[in-house]
Amino acid sequence: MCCESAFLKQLHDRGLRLTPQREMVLGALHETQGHVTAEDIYARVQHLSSCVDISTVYRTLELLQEFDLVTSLDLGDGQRRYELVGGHGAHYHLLCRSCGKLLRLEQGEIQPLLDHLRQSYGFETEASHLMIPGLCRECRARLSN
Amino acid sequence: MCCESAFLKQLHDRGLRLTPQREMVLGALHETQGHVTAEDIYARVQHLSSCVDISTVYRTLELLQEFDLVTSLDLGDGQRRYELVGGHGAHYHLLCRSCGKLLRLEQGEIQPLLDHLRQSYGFETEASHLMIPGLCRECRARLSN
DNA sequence: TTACATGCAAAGCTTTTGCACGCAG
DNA sequence: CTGCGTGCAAAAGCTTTGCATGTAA
Repeated sequence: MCCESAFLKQLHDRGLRLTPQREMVLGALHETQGHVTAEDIYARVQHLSSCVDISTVYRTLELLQEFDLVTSLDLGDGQRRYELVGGHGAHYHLLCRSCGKLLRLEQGEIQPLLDHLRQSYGFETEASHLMIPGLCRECRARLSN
Repeated sequence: MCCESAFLKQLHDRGLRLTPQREMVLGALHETQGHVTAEDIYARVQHLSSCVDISTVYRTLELLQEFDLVTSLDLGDGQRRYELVGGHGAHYHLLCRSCGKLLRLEQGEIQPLLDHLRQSYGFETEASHLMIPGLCRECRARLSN
């Protein structure tokens, strides 16, 4: 697991410990490689060891975010999604507000805009939180009948 | 009020009525011209007539969204913000995740990206929901001390 | 022994829903 | 008379917090 060592290091730096629960939460995030809710993670972890509390999941997610190992993003449906930031390369998201599909946008496609924002406004975009909502091709076709 | 007539028309089309409460919610949105929470609107409306319920505010906001007179957007802090879509021109938002400041981006600045998304993915971006998170100039300066 | 970590339960927040009453057409 | 609109209260999510117990250094 590529980010476990980083987690361990940051934990030690702050005098905290790597517990099985924390390991499992990180593992669950690693397996899903997507945008999962706390509840999703909870379900997965429960699968492994049935007696882990959801508050522990939340506490671990908070910790991982402090360590910049995880980011969260809000799709606007009242549930936050969590995602590993690990070395998978910066990427961005297109969210279809009709079918909920999530498309991935690569760095290069959006770089010109990010450069513009930095130059004109001094604004540094946070890659992993950017979410572009709209309608995907299929839904556009379907809805324009 | 530029959008009241549109509201009225759509209400009538569906056999619904323009009540003082609905009028006040629309009015509050009009005054604030920004991104306000349901609670904000509730506070304003209460000011005018102290006995309006927050559930009515929510119900009216839902109605206004169905009519495409209002959009909501989620800043990720667990509170939805509402905004009139009225003819103020499409615009986009930069949100500083440190100080919470909201900058406005004009259509032209982002058009190239939107064109790219449409051409490459058939993806039609929804202007009023787009929110670009990051760090503003001031916070970057402050945090890099 | 000392501080961290956990499960459990309860509280907090925003938002939604059920219900009976009031009112307009 | 019929059905829309409201306030009130309660419920319903998701997330956070308090607390006593357990555990590792």
